[in-house]
Amino acid sequence: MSVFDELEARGMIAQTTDREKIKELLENQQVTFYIGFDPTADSLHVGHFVQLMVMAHMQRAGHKPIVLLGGGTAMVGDPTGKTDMRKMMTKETIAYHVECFKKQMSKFIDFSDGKAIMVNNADWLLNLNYIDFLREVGVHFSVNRMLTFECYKSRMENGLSFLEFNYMLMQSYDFYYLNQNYGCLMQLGGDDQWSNIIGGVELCRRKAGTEVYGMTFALLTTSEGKKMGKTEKGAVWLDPNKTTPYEFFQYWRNVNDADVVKCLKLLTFIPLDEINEMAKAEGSEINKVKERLAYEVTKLVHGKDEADKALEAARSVFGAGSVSENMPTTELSKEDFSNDGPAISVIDLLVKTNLAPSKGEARRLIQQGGISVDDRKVAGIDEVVLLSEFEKGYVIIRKGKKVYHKAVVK
RNA sequence: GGGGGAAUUCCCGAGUGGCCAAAGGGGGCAGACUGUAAAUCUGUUGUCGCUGACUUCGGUGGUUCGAAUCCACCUUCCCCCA
Repeated sequence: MSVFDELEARGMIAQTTDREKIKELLENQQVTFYIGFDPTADSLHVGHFVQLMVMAHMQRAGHKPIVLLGGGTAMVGDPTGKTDMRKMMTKETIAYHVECFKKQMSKFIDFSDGKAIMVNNADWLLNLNYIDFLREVGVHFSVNRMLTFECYKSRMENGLSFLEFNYMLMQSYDFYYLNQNYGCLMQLGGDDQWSNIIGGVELCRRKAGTEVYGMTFALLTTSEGKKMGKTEKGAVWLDPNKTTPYEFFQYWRNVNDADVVKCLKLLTFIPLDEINEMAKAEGSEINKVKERLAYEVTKLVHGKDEADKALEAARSVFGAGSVSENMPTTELSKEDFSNDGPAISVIDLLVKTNLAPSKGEARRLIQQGGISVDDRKVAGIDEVVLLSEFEKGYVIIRKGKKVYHKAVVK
């Protein structure tokens, strides 16, 4: 099975500029291709992960990836799919983000022996001369046409600055540059990047007369069409300091039934036959499949050790209900306990462990019956936990059904 | 450059002198039902020493017994004309 067939069978491919030609190229020669990542935050998130998986599939098949870090394009900001303009980032922030991205990338892509290269478009975009750029690149773009593009649709109502309008030209120029300097033949990206990719394909043809190709990939969306990888706290990050391996694991463990198979295909290397076999699961059997998904993705992102720990922690918490070494833990000191008892109120305990952001919230949780301490449901807001209860080493606080926290006294 | 409009709690968005910690929706959290899912229903969603007090409605000052609401100035944003 060729990479193209593999990607297609996994449902990863969304659009292609020339399906037959791309298929043929990928099957018969080593192709240099690129995917761009704009350093908009200090960590990659799961949205990027799908792109990295595509790269990894391609690299395994012998093709050569160029990871393009958008140190230059991030100065402008991609308006695609956004309803409002993003806050402009300082050059220092962008440079810092680029460094963060660089560190994370090497976990997923093999850069040894020139098997892949990493470039930063700041290197060629930042020193462009405005007039030269307009004359050489701008001349090939039709504003009339650009304005009809789907990617600007939402912005036609809320306003689109000239700064952002130029983003497409920047990205198109990237493709042209990489084609001229690195022999890059193909640009891949999320399906939202279609317009930007097309821009580059057309620029190469008009300016250099070379034929290059573009291919986009399915975005990670739920069966309802919502973007995945977002939680109330923000994105699901790949940086373990921003999203702990356990949280990361739990995110995948809890995806909707309807999305499990899609996630397995997009986010793991599990062979298709095996995935199709798992897809037959029904009812509560699906839980096993979800567990496998969570384990595999966590393993790819955080390594086997962390994945094992997360799996173990999840099983002990939701299965036997016993204590886990990997449960989030808060250390209390003796001073946190009042003299009578000595004891600490459950309300204070919740705030100390960050299970509740405020005492009001803590009261509410107790009143609604959402808090248990060592399997004992807390019935009233006046309840306390005695220091002596910590003598066995710890106290387990449970908030709702899924959140467990361990408290110990130093 | 000229004219008009807007800024409200996590988000959207009502509120135009006291009945406002501020409608409604979204989201979040908790409860019920479950499979650590979805859907549904219920409660809740500024802070605290919590049957009360305190701080909030872009900013600063003012009018008033009393201001999210009125006035002045400032800041930011949007729309129309050029």
